[in-house]
Amino acid sequence: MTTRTITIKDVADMAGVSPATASRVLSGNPATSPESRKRVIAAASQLDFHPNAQARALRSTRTNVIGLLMSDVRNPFFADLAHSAEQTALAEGFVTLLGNANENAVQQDRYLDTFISQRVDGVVAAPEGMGSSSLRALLAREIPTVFVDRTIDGIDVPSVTTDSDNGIRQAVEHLAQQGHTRVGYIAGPQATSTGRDRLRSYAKAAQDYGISTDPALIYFGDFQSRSGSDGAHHLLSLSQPPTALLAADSPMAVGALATLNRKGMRIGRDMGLIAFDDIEWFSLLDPPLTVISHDVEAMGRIAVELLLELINGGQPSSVVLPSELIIRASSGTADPVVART
Amino acid sequence: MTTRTITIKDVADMAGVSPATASRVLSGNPATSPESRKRVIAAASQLDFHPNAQARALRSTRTNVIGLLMSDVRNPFFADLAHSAEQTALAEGFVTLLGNANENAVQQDRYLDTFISQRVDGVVAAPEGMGSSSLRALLAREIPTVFVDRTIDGIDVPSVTTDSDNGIRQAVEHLAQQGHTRVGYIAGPQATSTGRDRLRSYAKAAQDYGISTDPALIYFGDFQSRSGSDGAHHLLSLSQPPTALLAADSPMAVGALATLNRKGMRIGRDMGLIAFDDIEWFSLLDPPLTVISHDVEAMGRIAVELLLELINGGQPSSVVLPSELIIRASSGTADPVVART
DNA sequence: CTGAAAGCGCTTACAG
DNA sequence: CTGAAAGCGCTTACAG
Repeated sequence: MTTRTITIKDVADMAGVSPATASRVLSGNPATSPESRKRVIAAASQLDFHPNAQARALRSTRTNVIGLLMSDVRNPFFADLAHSAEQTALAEGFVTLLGNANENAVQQDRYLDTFISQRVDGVVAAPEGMGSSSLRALLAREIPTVFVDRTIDGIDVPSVTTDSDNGIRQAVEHLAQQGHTRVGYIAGPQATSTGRDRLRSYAKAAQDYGISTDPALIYFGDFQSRSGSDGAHHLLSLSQPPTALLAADSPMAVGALATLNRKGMRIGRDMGLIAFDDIEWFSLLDPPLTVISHDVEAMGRIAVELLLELINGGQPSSVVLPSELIIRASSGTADPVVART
Repeated sequence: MTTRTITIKDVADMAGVSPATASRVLSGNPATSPESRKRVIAAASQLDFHPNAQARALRSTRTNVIGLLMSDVRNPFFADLAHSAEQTALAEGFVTLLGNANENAVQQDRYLDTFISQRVDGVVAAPEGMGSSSLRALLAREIPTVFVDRTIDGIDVPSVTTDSDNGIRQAVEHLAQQGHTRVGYIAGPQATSTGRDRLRSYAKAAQDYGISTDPALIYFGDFQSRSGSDGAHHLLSLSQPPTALLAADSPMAVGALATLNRKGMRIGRDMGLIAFDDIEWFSLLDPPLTVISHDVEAMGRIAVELLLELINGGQPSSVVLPSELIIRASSGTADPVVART
């Protein structure tokens, strides 16, 4: 280090005050004289002083950093969620340490351990699994934590989630009305609450609306696009293939779409397709994709708002956001002749 | 804080050694006896000790954190870039502090100042503008910095960029071969190097291949999708509208696509469309989108590799990655009868 | 191989 | 309103 780094002592010296007074001015403590304030601020500006966040955090046990654990930043849903959370946090004076679990339990724990070591003021997490030791370590340290999108059974922290049930029910009803009786469901991983909830909702709605509950019609994916194309491939190879597909998230829907295209199937005519998650460009596909939509912007924003309440000693309640079906052309009837039985 | 936090002193006490020895064991210093190692590791594990990263950083002037400044995480190109950089960093033992400038100079500076205060070990940035005071402060402190995707004229740091020229040239040649003579170019912001470079390449290639250089055919967007739809709308309203559009990034291409769809234009027949950036699902559109492709995974990985070299005292050279045209159906001829003149 | 001691750069009771 | 002093939790020459 050739250029010695500027410390608060340099600022204090130049301003002709003690480090204590300089510290008070710079942290907005009102117990300062206008004269001191003027000189300290001038000195800090002239020296281009950037306070050492490590030293500040070490002493004050506040870092103004929140940890944001996302399961897969390349999934546009989580990219949007991260964006919404990050912008909300920034507006409130917090910077965001982003951990990308990459749908991988080991990486998730790696980042949670990092959050603990970095002494973040709080964590917003879209967790997977059943509560690893890293997650328990986080909670044992009473680090304020909010779950977003996903939860973990038996771990009682505030959360912001989507009520998938309504949207999925509408989707199944819609498919039934279109005359479908065999629907392929590409499920999310059962190690996630959303994977489990959406499958449960689907299974129940299928039964209620007279859609086949043949277990062969359920394919278990991992929320990533590759498993969507594998799933579509598998389902179409069944001896009694489905006439429509419902994918539990958008990357798997994209994967399924790629398979259908490769096979030369006409979406909405040869094969219906509905995706969970509304992504901007899904409406630009030809045909536009029918989706189950939920409000990702609100989800990210509210998660950070709950976290700030928690950090400030409050006891916020969990929030559940609605989901709803948006019907577009991809779910057109497979065979309009087949009436509901 | 009810539960007192565990420190290295607790670990040392339980292991029956000094904090110095505990520290040596935990940081892998070889000057330790097997006996000490065994007992310190056991104690740390039993107490679930997570070293305070602030304290460690304050003393050792290493944080093992790198700052990653992206211009817009919702842009899939940058989401992929962030993912690639983050995974590479993680494998090398660094965690990533993600700053999202949101294509906004003020937010960019906010994050750069944060990186300085957090004393990150290095920065990977996709910068915009001409070199703000925050950016200069970063460099004045000799914080290792690498530019990725974009650069700033007159600021000499290693970078990983794409040579847009070749891909754009191929795209223009292809459009000319298809008989197009009036092409609408939706440019990126001229405050970014990529916005400027791509426009320059386009203008030169248009001239070389006999495509109109009418300035009315250039629309200046901001790399976000809204400006793409505005741009398409504007260009189609010209008294002599273009027969094809070339968008300088993928969100603007998505925006243009939305406008074309709304107007009921058939892509690839009524209007050609080419996008800079290859996004997974662009090939799933109907018709699939012709794109100028470059290697985002390599870009993120190499950027972090260069940064690590820099952090370790090396003097890495900048890397320029190639771009190339991938022809799909969206750039089909506007009017196949028109021969090249 | 080990420990005592100093110090990284701040903030915060404490006393005035 | 201000300053001297202590201390946050580590690491690292230094001496042995």
